[in-house]
Amino acid sequence: MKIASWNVNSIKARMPILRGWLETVQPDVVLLQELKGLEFPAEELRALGYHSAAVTQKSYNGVAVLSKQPLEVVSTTLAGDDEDSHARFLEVLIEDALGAGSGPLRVVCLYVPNGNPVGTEKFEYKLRWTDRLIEQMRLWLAETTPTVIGGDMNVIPTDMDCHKPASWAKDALFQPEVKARYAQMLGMGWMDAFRTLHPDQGGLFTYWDYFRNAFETNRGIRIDHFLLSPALHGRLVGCEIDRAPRMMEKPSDHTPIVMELG
DNA sequence: ATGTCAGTTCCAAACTGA
Repeated sequence: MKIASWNVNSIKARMPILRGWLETVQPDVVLLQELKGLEFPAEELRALGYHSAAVTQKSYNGVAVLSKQPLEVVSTTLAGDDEDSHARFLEVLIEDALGAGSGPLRVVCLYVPNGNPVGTEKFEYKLRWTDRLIEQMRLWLAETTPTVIGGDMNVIPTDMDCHKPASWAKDALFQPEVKARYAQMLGMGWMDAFRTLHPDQGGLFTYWDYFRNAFETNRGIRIDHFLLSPALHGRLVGCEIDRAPRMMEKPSDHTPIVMELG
């Protein structure tokens, strides 16, 4: 089965590209981030063959999961802070996603806070949010349900994941505290699907600034990730970044990452 | 500081967020 993740930077603005991409690529499951509005085109996506669940808010954030098979929403909020109202988290179950009799697959769609600028409340929120996520990831590992976590994690894991480390040194996505938390997730047993299959290939990114011809000159960063629980490590068949949607008219600043599980 | 795009708002130039 094919599962993709894409920060669309407004579902409304990206629907023309998303529609064509779904028809061409035909992923079984799609995780979307940065919907940027209360409206969600569930009926239009249903007509394209996808069930969906979405968590939206006005103007900002917003996450959704699309699935060719029916999905069951488990949670629309990340545990650990009742005051947190951002639409950044969606946990669903998809029955038999890995084939008949395979049981439920847990799919978690994330839009981790950006955290810029460093030294502000926004950065503190990013760290606290990530710590809450790590606690939840610990609980998932203690259960038997195989789990895929995917989304815009807003972390550049290593120097290899950006065109030029020096130019990201002051950015929230590249701070030691942020990279350490991502490394902690890997240390707990979560597998970075893309990096596992491409262990020493630099220059492979999922995001490029809109300005200064960043895409054309490949000055980008790898911040959209898939993490696999141990039960799924042996099922990882492929994981690629699809640059095609970033080359189209009116693109998102992110492009999809597509993973194959067997 | 700059660059660009999307959403929002005293409806349209200026803001916020990324």
